Amino acid sequence: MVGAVTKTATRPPRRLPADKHDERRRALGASALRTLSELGYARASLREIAQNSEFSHGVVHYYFDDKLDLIVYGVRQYKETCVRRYDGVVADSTTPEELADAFAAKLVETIVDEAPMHRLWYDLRSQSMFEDSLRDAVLLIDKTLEDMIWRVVQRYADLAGRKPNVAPATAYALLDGLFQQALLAHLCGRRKALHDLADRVRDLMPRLVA
Amino acid sequence: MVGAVTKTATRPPRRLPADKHDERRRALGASALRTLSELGYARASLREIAQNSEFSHGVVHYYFDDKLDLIVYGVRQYKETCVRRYDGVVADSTTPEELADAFAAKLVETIVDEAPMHRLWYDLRSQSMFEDSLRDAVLLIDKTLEDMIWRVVQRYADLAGRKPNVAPATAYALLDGLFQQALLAHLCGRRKALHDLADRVRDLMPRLVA
DNA sequence: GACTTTCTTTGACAATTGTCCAAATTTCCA
DNA sequence: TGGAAATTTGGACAATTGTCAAAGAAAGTC
Repeated sequence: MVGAVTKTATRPPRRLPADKHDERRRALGASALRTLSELGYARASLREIAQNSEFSHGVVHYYFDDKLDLIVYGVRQYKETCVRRYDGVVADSTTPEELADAFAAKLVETIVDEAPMHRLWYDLRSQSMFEDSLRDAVLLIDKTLEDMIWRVVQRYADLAGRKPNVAPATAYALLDGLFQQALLAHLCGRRKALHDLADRVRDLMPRLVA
Repeated sequence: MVGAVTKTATRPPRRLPADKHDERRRALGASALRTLSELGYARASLREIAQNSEFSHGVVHYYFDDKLDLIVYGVRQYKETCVRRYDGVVADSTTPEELADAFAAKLVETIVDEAPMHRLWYDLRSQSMFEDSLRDAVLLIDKTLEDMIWRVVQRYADLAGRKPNVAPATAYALLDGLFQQALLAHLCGRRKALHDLADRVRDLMPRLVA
């Protein structure tokens, strides 16, 4: 009786088989991202990834073709976490200065909170220069990030009553350069890194509109 | 007699033992760079590196402590090849427009000629976010590149009769962002990538001076 | 020319890797 | 409940890795 009650109480809600399959893939993808962000692409092994999950190392090849398939899946999953990161900032700001401030603050915040994930992104983007199989996924995410940045720049221009002065790809490249530099400096323990990033972003924004 | 003559004729000039030792290290360092730029950090093995040299794989541990020691040595060697890349451009230009044009052209040229080396640099810089042992060498090179860029920006400002508008680190980050984006696009076979880079650099330069 | 030192090769080593598979286990459905 | 399907395990595999050491070759020294 007690057993029956417990069993009923802890039974998860019904799921279709396909859902469960996807759930496993997502869990493994998340574990891959966690492991990769700690060790980097060069030193993350399937066994280590599996150990960071609730499964054994053999299960990976039941849900994925091979290691790269898993990593690419994880990379695509990563995209979801960043796409809408600045939408709140865009929606809530009412002046260009306020937007620039909030945007800069948000960039700083995500470096503090998710530095390992960001360094993984730069690692993977570099890997894609060597490994063809990573390119599609990387280029897709790169485009997504570009769009994300462009929404901020467009909104900034709107609030300033002006027009953007550069192509979307240019705006993304410039801000990405600042971000990447700040991330490296932050990981190297430079105190001023985040403060400088905020300054530089606030300084750059007006130059992106006519 | 003939033998003696030949022997004399082909004998290389006298070298101190230390010179030879350094020469070997340089040769292995160059081979490491060649291999790394082809395969990337994740897949370049000591045996592969040795195979790209005139030595066998065991010799590496005679001249270097371990793999990382060799790689770091190679990375420092890499610096020499890029430090003075734009000095000619700086020296020869007589107007800001001419400097911007020549600088942009030189950036495009080095992507065409040395794309593998540049992707290696970004790979290693990413690795340094995971691997402490790489940081010193990477940060040193990063500073060197920043100085190199700054000389261009300063000269541009001089020719324009103005003052730079941004910190050296900012100028470097912005241009590096553009360069990295162009490199990736170029390696992905996008035809317009290099042309766009030149445009964007020419467009950016005036914004860096007051 | 013999000896010492320096350099190089070759092979062995333990560890780690991605991949695969057979058996054990769980889940599902009739 | 019983059997079929799906899932999970743990180990075996061949290949590759960084490292090291013993033996051999070359260079230098007296």
